[in-house]
Amino acid sequence: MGITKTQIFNVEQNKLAVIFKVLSNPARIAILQYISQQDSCICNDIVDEIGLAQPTISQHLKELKSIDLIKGEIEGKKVCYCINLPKWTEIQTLLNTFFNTTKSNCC
Amino acid sequence: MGITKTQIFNVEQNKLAVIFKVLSNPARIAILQYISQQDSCICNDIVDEIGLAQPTISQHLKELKSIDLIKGEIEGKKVCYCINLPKWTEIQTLLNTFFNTTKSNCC
DNA sequence: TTTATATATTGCAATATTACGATAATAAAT
DNA sequence: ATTTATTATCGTAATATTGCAATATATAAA
Repeated sequence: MGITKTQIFNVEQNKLAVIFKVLSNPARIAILQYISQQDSCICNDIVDEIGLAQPTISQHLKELKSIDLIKGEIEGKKVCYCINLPKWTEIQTLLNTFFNTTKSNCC
Repeated sequence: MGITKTQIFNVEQNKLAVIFKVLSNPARIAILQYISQQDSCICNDIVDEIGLAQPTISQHLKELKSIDLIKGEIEGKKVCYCINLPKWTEIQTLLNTFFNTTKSNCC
């Protein structure tokens, strides 16, 4: 099939899965790490740094934006991408809650 | 293509991506949560609980085992699956390190 | 030894993901 | 207005993932 049966799982389970999926690609991990190191990040810089084609980077940025992990501010003809810190922290907390509650019930 | 260019990323980036990928499916999240709630977990119980076919559950368990998130002890003709607590904690720490170091450099 | 039960593996169809070339869209500079 | 630079979108090919039926394997019970 290839299709996940999201309807048989609850909202929390699906939400966690979506977050993990966005983070499940080394290019996106590398993009996040690179963005966090720069004062102002421009997509084309990311293309040079990562070593993937510009459309590919653009697509990965879109996926990171889909869960608000990053935000992009338009500066003239460039776009400055930044980590969305409140969301970043929120997601970190969400994942920690998942890890803590799951292990606390463990046999 | 469909193939991730792992060779252009470093070991840490690929390792994080693999962990996130294993966790990026609601069925596997649900399995982990269910396993953690039971004293002794058997695959067939999981099949009843989750609502996916037995081969599908077996495949998901295999993926969870691939990064040692769970361990399965054979008890007669049944298998008792448990969260692998040391690995669980190790991965939680790894993810927190990623979240903390990434956000600390943020603009 | 046969039968029943529990789990794993194989093979396959449907869908998703990754990556990129071509092209479009947008805005600054000339 | 045209050119240049930057990013986004579209279309497509290659590969990966999800899920299940059929089957295999393994162990306990009869």
